[in-house]
Amino acid sequence: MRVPDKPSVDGLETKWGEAWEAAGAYRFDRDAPADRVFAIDTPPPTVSGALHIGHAMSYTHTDVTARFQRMRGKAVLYPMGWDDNGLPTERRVQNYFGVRCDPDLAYDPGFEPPPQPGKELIAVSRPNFVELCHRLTAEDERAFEHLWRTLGLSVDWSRTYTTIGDVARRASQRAFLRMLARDEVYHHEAPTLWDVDFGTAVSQAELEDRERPGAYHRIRFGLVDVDSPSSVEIETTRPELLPACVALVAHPDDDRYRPLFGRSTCTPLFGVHVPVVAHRLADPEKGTGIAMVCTFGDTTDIVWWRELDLPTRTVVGRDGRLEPVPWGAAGWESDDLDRALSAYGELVGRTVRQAQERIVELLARSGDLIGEPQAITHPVKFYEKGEHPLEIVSSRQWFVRTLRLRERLLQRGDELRWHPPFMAHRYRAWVEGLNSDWNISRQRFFGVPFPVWYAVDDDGTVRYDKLLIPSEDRLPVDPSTDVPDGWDPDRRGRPGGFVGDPDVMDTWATSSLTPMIAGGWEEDPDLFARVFPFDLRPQAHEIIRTWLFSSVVRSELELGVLPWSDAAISGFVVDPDRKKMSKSKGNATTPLPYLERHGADAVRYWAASGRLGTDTALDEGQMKVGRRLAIKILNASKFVLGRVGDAEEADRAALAEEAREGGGVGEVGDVRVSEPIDQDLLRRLGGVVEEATGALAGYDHSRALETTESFFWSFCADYLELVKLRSYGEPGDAAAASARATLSLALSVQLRLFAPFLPYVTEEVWSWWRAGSVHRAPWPDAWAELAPFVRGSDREAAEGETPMRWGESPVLDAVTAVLAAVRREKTAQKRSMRARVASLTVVDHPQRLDHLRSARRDLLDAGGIDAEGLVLQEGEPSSVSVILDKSA
RNA sequence: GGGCGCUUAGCUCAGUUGGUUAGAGCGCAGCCUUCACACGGCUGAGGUCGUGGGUUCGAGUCCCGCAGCGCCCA
Repeated sequence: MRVPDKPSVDGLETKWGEAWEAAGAYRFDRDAPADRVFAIDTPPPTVSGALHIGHAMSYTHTDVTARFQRMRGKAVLYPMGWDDNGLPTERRVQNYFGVRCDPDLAYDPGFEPPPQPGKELIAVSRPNFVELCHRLTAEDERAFEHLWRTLGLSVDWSRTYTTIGDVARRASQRAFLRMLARDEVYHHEAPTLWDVDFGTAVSQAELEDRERPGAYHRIRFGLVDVDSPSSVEIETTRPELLPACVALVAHPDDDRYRPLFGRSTCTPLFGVHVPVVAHRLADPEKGTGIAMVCTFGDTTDIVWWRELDLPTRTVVGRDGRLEPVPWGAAGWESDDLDRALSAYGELVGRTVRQAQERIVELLARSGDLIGEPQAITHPVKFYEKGEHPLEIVSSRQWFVRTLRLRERLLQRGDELRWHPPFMAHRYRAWVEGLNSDWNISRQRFFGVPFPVWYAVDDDGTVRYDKLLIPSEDRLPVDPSTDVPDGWDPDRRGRPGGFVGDPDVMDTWATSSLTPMIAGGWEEDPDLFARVFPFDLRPQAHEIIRTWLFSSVVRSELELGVLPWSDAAISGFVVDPDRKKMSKSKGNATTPLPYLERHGADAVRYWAASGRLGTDTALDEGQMKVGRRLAIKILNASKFVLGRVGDAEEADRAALAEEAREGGGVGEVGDVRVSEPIDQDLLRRLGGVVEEATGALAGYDHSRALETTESFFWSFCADYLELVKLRSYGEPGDAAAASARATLSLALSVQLRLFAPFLPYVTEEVWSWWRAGSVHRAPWPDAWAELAPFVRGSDREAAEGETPMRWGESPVLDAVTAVLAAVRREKTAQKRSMRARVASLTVVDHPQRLDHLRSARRDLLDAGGIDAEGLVLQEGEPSSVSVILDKSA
């Protein structure tokens, strides 16, 4: 045993971080049988974003569980993944290197970005761009790993994956091809929500509504072939889509418009004939109760267009500007072609916003705008990462058939154990509200490409119905550089040849497969059988609709089971003013300064005090408390080990003979816990073990920590003081040996209880007196470890005896209550705690007095009480009176 | 507009199935240089449990309404 003179918490992160790595302390035991595996589907953080204090909190929660399960004897599969795939990386690469991707350029093997990004973005080929993405993410990943290691995550770093790596690309493409074979994906040209800045389609899950100012414009439409009334007025927030108007729609029960159903009206300025139709989604309360249907202004337009089988006249292009359209051609007929051409000539090439201003002027001049536009605020759909409202354009996209899975997905949601349980509502509400299949096409570059090519007809037409797909053993493929089986590269883009699908998959289409990627799906069937389904999915609640949902979908489609049994949903970290921390609000912080200021154990202590599903305030005060706890553990351990020290061996020898003859309760092997107060300490500790174990098993880490900490504090303040003198006794002194055995056992158990929360300080102390890592030590077991030392602690109560209850400690309670009274008196008299007590009179029940008598010597020692001054007196009410010695 | 969560001491939060005088930590105040710990210890003062009803012998806890805050979704 070697205890430092001045133990310190500083520097433990480096010392133990290196030791754990060298020892492979957290290496997954790949040969463990399935029932011994605890597999964690760690969220892969986006490496192109800054790590956030919120990550530190939620990853600590997961790590606490990982460490707990490992100590319980589980083989813990705890991998790390890096989410480098996707738009955030593209954006970062663009800014960092000053380049942009032009997929039409050819690969330049010698390309080097300038040392400083220039003002003008340099256009590079797609392969060059992807190379730069890989280069930068590799750097970012090193920084992330360093941070996670400092925080003390017990990750098996040999199992790290990335969402753009070979394994992930293979898994994504393989799963795609299998869905294709099972008719679970389809592609078609359809109206698609489109972000004009990013130039990509987005899915329902990536939408958010934002309140934006707008205005109702009242516009008059003339009726065709009807005398009276001669016109009808609609209200719209998007007058610029008037040229894209394909119908007017009102509610079927709306008497005002019922006579018009089936008749035609004529759009102002453009003279296009559009029918008046009826549909239940038209809201009689909104505006004039009759709306124009455009292709496409919003998602309701899509519904009307599809359900009422309306024609298509799109005017907004993928760049968000009004594109040229063929007035007069089929589908663009007009009553007044010249006027249509002239009006549209004012709009073409303008952004929707500019076009709106212009068309309002035109309508005002023509007299078709009725009154002034009325300003309103209304929800507008945005891409969650976008800055401009989404447009709806027509484009070719791949979709996963999720709508028809709805019932099965709801059932899986019910099967999943949610922590906290109410988070299940988020999932259910999302699944019930699904209104479109999952669009997985993204018109981007740094992602997993679709492993498909399309045949090109001899006349140059791309035949989207003629798919060319690779065999699975070729995966991963990049159809923009690889060629279909048996095709000559020269045939790319030529009549009679082929073209690759230009798009990449939604990042969720890859990250929804993380349990499969980390578990070796189809790559290592033996491993996969041991680890899948996983035990735990930890994640934030804001991505239930994306990551959790899509993961359930993929596992259901591929394997027909839930990917994990439990989901632990963490809350947000909010700033001290209870505002959500976020980059956009500028109050987001990286964890590094906190780790440097307070140490990893301290940051973990704060994190672990936050409960799952509950927002937690960033609180440096809590970190300071955590640091103090860590220091206290060092000091208390130093004291205990100073007492236990080498005396333990001597006690063993001295007691060996007696023990052999003994046979009484409270004795195991060669150590004996003879004193009732010591037994009480162990009994109370047993209650803590039971509660902490139950709490951790139920993902209630904050309760486990609080219980352990609270015990530890009274252990230090009361128990250590009570046995301080007794524990000095000679080897062989039974009372001293009892104290030393209790101290030793209690310290061992407490270190292990703290180990998942404070891995560094517990490991440090463990190393002073025990071999191996505390993190591989068995989790404390009250019945196996403590019960043998406690009187009446058989699981089956003997006849006439009451069964032992963990946590009950009548002797310790009675003694500490009197000790507290003594301290109170010393404080009241403004005396030192060392002041002697001349007289102490306790009035109480006989049983309680017996308890005090059983620990009389400890009480006298700890309180500084003169033995002849102690009076224990039966009576009621209970009281303690203390008279201090005047002199000392 | 719908769903979910929250509202307990100055601050951050516990309060299990309803059961004595509602708990902890921080902060605050006072005291103690005590031989594990001054990066400390001991002791103490702080609360009509958001609000209005109801059920009950008994409500912080259960039910209903209201208000405020937050999140998710329309």
